[in-house]
Amino acid sequence: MESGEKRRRPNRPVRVEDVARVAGVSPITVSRALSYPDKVKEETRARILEAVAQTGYVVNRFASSLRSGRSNVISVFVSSLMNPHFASSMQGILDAFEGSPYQLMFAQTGYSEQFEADLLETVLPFRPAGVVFTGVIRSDKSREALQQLAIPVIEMWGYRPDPIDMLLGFSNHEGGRLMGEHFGQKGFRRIAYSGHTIERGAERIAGFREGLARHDATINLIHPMEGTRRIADGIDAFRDIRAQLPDVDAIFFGTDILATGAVLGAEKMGVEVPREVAIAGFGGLDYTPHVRPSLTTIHVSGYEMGRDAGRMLLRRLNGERVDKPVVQQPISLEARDSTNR
Amino acid sequence: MESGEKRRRPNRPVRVEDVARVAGVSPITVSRALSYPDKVKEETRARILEAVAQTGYVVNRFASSLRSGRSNVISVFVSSLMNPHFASSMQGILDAFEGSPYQLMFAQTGYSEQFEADLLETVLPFRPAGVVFTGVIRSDKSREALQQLAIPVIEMWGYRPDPIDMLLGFSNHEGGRLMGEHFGQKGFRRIAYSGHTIERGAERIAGFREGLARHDATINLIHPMEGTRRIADGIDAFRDIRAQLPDVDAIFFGTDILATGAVLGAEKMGVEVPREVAIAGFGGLDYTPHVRPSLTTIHVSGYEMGRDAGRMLLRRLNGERVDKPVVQQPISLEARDSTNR
DNA sequence: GTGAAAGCGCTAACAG
DNA sequence: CTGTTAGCGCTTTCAC
Repeated sequence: MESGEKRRRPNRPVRVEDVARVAGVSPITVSRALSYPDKVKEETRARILEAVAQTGYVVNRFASSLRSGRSNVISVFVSSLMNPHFASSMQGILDAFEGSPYQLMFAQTGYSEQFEADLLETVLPFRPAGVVFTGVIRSDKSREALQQLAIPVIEMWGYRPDPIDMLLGFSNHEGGRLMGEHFGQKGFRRIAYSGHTIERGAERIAGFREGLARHDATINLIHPMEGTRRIADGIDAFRDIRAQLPDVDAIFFGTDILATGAVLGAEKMGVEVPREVAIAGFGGLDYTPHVRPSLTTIHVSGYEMGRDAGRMLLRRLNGERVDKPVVQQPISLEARDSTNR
Repeated sequence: MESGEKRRRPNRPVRVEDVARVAGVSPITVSRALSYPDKVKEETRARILEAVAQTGYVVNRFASSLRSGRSNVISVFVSSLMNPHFASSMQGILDAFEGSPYQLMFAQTGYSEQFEADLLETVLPFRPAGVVFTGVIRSDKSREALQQLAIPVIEMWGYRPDPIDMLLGFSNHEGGRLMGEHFGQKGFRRIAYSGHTIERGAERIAGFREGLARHDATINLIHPMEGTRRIADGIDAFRDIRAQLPDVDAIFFGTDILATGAVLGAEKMGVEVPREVAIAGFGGLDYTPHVRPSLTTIHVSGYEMGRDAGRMLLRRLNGERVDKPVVQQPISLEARDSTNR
């Protein structure tokens, strides 16, 4: 850490007062020049900005937020940053907030309800101006805590009849149902589901079962995969499912990631898709049309969901009204080669 | 937002003072009970914790950090959260900090130097206790600003002879060289590179060229791809390269994502990999062994890099010495089917 | 358009 | 082990 720089004062950071002295004004004028440029004479402001540059002043957000009672932190919770489904939503949020004065603080909840609650405790001290949740918030205690705060909260990627505040989600049940109908129409009879089985997964399964039932079909095997999901896990899942249900003729995966792995696994095992086993995913990841065979999936507009959630939140932060605080995003079945028999 | 809760005071948040009154102690004792549990008698602490629960007290981090001069914010900069190469590093950082009192604040720099500098300005007001950078920091102004702060800074995924503080990276030049040697040994003669061409990309290209030169080969086409990278972009890239260099017999992509797309694109166009064109990627994404044909790549331990960077930073935050503040991560060539001719 | 005084909520420093 | 006092750096409020 040796540098030839003229190190300022090792101990005392530059404060408004220092800038004020250099610019020959009072501290409050410096503050105004930086926060409300219009309220300060052009010339004064120029002098102040020069003093800021000269002194290397950086506002202390702790002091400014403490005094003003305003925070520019938006807290974003996501179960996993590595999950590409969510990653595109995160991108959407980032894009929505670009150019705004807000600072996004990401926190990863890791699919655990307890951890989610703990995390909230480490984030709330920052008095976030708003909160984004990827997936509905499960812990009742957390829901209450957020409600008490009376700040804009938006839940995404899930659905609840009683959102904390705003909600931008889609129906996992409907997604499952669409796939169930599709499998039923195709005449598949030995059917497996693989993926999450709780929360969103449970809804998906219920819908899937409902869709299948209309064609007198049912789920013959539920293969739970709660943990991490990587392509390689899909390969294993495919092997396991074939072992447990040798005559399986169609598998619905809770995520495209597993489904992609399964397609690769099938090829490895010399099993033809879709002739011997049909495979479908969920989420509509960008590469699904390019997998060979192209992957049937339920398309969810993750990016748009994040972007729109960000916009809704921004509107509320700007004091505008949000007409429809609860939005159900449309989803659709993308029937492709992997189930085309 | 109507709830049957007994809403406390709509305007005045709960403060230490309120907790203190309920617990029958002074404010400072409350503060200590929460920050330094050992310094308060067991019994008193229990009473305080009960009062905290009863009142719903949440510490105001702005006030506490302002007074104590300590921040628990770690600022993490990453060019793109959607990039799976970096995502696993982010995961590593998250895991390293799990259970620590620090709060990670992610900021996305979007590959732009200017944006990177602007972002630093919005983050520095939070007086982060430490900074993690994915990729070396380019702007000299930013480097100086961070150096002035004298807080632990760690740069990852890149290399510079003059790191700001700590650096955990690998040599892109070496990665390129390894691939150049491999291509040369395989006897490829009409060679293309596709991917980033600046910064890390430039180093990779230089190394690649050097490796090839040892076998009297050279790069016949550089196909720049600076922007977003998705599998579909790799498909396009492959088509473009074939159009520009019809007799190309080997392509080195700056990321596995593009290489994977290229493999799929080749299959679509009826071009055999590796017989007609060999394809290699960079990064060692988890699914590369499973692509058909399996993808030759330069393996980089992204997760470990993030995790180790997090640990180094934590050690410094705890006041411990870090013996080797500049670490070069080993990388290796994973020769697989996509170049096996 | 600018300034003086006050205080946001917390915890360091010093006492006891 | 607990309390008193003061002040972190900023911006609100009120004044001119």
